[in-house]
Amino acid sequence: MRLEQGFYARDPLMVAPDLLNKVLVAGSCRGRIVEVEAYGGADDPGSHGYRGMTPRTEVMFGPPGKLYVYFTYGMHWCANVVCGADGECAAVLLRGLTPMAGLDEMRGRRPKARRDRDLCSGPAKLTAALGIDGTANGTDLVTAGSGIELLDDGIPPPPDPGRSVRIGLSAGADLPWRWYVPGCPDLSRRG
DNA sequence: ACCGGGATGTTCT
DNA sequence: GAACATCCCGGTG
Repeated sequence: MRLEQGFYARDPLMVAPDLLNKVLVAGSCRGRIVEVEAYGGADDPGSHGYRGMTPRTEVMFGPPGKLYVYFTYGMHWCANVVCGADGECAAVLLRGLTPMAGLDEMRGRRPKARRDRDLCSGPAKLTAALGIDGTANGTDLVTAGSGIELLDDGIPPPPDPGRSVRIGLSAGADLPWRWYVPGCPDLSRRG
């Protein structure tokens, strides 16, 4: 079943570990979430919203349950789930998926991926594999028919998830706000 | 396995 | 003008 508004309307540090083992659906592709990172607002120097709202981060400050997609390094898209209260800056970055369905389509969009574990094992890999780009920014995940959904298929989050500092940051690099499924082959890094 | 560098362009100072 | 929530390739050990 689709996740409801209440799931997202919480602190990102609570939402992030709860997203592990949930299912991301985009078109005919599906993947199980195995790695995430939490991002906050004025309290988090690693967040895009640290210095207040800008045109880019507007969605991050809006109502929970939407997708925040941003462009980085001149060529990559990354996708976040907006959470917290409306008006608050909070989101969870999706960093790794285990491919479940639509693998041929994913391979077509990521021709350089040698193995299936290379398809979605990184924040920009998974958006490429699932065909998510800037046009998906602001997509409502709670309402049906948007093309992108988050489902609970009955598999709970791991009882003892892996936890570490976030990856690729300079500011806010010390905060342990990354969670992952231990030992999963579809992580952006071994863990 | 690990490390270093290039690609590529938007965003904000 | 610098930084960037990354990825890929080619070097070396």
